[in-house]
Amino acid sequence: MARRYDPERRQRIIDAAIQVVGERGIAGLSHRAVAAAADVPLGSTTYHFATLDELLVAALRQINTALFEDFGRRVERIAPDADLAVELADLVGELLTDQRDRSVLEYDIYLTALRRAPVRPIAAESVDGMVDVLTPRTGRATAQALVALIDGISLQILLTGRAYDREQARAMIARLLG
Amino acid sequence: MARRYDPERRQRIIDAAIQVVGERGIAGLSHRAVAAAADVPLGSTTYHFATLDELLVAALRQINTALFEDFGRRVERIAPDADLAVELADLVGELLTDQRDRSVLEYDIYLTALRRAPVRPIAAESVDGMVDVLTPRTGRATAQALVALIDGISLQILLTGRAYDREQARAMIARLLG
DNA sequence: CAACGATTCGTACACTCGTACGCATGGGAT
DNA sequence: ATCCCATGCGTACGAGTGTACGAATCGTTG
Repeated sequence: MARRYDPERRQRIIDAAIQVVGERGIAGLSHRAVAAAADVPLGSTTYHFATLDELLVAALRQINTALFEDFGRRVERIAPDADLAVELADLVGELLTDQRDRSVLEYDIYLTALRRAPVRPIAAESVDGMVDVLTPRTGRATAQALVALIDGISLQILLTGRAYDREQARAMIARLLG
Repeated sequence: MARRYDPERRQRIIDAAIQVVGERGIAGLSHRAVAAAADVPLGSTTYHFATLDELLVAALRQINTALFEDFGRRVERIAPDADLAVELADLVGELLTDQRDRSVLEYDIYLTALRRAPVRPIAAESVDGMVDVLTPRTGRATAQALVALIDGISLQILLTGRAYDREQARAMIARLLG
């Protein structure tokens, strides 16, 4: 230890919290687990974040902004004349395999928001952020439906353990696009 | 107390567990909370369910079967010549308002399954059960997409606190039905 | 009616947790 | 150079938790 006067302490605690949430889920988040992961004493986490909810919110917000910055970049990279259904189906497939942990984490946030009011704005931001990214391409109503469909498909895959059927997803997305 | 030799003890414990889960969420389930709700001593719950996961699974399974028995009845009541999109949009609206707590509980199960393997089969059963109910009307692939869309829409509503837009939901379901 | 096994019940143990609090420390303002 | 206060640190407390276990109790079987 003996690492006193660390100007980035607060940020490192947030990063550690993200690591803990990623490994054990939101239910596994605790002051002590974060303190251990960040290699700081317990008192330090409670100093920077008076309550656990405060720390949770800070961590989730950071996760979230990183998430749809990334999602936004991916969607922007799609060529204007490309088949949107194909591209989105591919993107979802990628999220469900290469980025499986991240996807699980995202739905973990949803769950927590259902029951814990302080987390709800973050979950709402997440949904709205995705919708905003897609709206320029599809219009708002369709974008909302797309996000709903994609969330639902992802949940089905993650829960049933069934393999992702890219072609079926493409077909359904295409129908929704009209 | 002094209610010894209760042949339906086990069932009453499950019912109490359902009540606890409904009130506090799955995260709030504990042997003690269930024991209090069922008005039985702590040791009784641990006798009938050696581990907490065992009790959780028993409770969730009962919730689930009740759930899609109900859903199945509702779908069967839809007249063959009715507009399926309209009927489904209405049904979802009803679930999200009159049966809000039940819906929250259902998604609680989904998302718990993400992290806790023993719960996963139950969540998978739930998804598959819904799909089975809709398949005779729409075919399997469409039914899967419908369940995904409906799950996603419901999550959006429950998370953002936004009002349910029946007409928009109908339009999106109609598109998916092709 | 005796004995056995299935249940019931109370208690205890060994954790983990959130939070509070007092003291130590040293960077930066004066 | 000095003082102040944000920050760091360790510890303690009370509340919950899952689980284990032995003694009491009754239904049932022989």
